[in-house]
Amino acid sequence: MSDEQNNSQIGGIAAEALRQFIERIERLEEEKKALAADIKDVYSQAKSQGFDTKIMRKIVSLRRLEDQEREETEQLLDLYKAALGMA
Amino acid sequence: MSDEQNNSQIGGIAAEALRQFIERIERLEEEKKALAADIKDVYSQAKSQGFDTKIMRKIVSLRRLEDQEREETEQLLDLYKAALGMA
Amino acid sequence: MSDEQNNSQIGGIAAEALRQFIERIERLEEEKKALAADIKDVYSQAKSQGFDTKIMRKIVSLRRLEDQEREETEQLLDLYKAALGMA
Amino acid sequence: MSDEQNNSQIGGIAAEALRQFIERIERLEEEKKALAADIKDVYSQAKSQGFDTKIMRKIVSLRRLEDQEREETEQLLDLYKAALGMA
DNA sequence: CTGCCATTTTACCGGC
DNA sequence: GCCGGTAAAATGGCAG
Repeated sequence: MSDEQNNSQIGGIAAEALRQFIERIERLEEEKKALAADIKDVYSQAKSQGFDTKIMRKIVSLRRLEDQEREETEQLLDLYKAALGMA
Repeated sequence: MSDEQNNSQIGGIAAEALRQFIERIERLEEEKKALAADIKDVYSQAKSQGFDTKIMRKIVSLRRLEDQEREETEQLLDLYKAALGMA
Repeated sequence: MSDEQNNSQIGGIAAEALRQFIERIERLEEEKKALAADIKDVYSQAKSQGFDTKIMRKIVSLRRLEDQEREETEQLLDLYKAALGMA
Repeated sequence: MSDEQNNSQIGGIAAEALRQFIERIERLEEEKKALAADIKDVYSQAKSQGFDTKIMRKIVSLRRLEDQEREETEQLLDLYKAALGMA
């Protein structure tokens, strides 16, 4: 009996479903990890061209924060509009 | 003059290069964020089917650790080989 | 009035309690720093006796990983037990 | 044959020396880890008494920085003295 | 002095 | 909605 089939013997069909969820998650995490490596590469390239990566990181995080604020502001505006029947 | 072109007036050509690095990083981070959301979704689906996400997370982290250990072992072997002139 | 007593004048009794927490933390960090120096020394000694510290560090980190894995496995078992009402 | 003696069969007496270095390091790291846990505990206690641990951490790091500066200043003074024959 | 690794800080997620 | 614990980002320290 193969390993794959073995799994489903333990908890019935549920074990197989679990295994598939786990595998999907692991695949997604692999991709996420790859992207993290890509980002690291970009910083390395920038560094090799004389840019200060610490400052770059600050810029990126600042812009991320600004985006957040903008979104929150918009959501707040939507809320106000809805409250005033301007939806 | 457009805003985009404005940037490159500050520090010469370097500013434009910097802008491109930042944008590449931000695009990659967007993708990473999307993957994180996907992973979260998978956990949600699993939960809605009655699986214990806490256990699932432990399983995932345990398997990740096993991978790491395997990698470290290989790296250690490589170091041994290099140290013994078997490169 | 002494400096030590001055502190407690600022925010009432809380300031004194805070001061004591901070001092305890600083003492503990001192000890931690000393241990880090000790570890560094051991590596230095080993190196002076011809050992490859890079390999040594890999060994140490590998064993640390193994410990972690063992702990995670136990935690996973505990979770299983709890989930099955075997707590 | 015991495990301990086995080790020394691989690379002669060196293997035993290596083993002892590794063990010393691991013991020291254990202690370091324990101290880290102690520090975490102190922060927890402080938190449970209503203190803001984030601010406390800032205080601790600021004081650490001040200590560093003071030491560096003293070292600089010593250097000047030595240069002026005031050692 | 540069890259790498450990530590530390920050953010996130789930549970209560 | 907070709080505790877990993963990611950022910083600092060390060896080469």
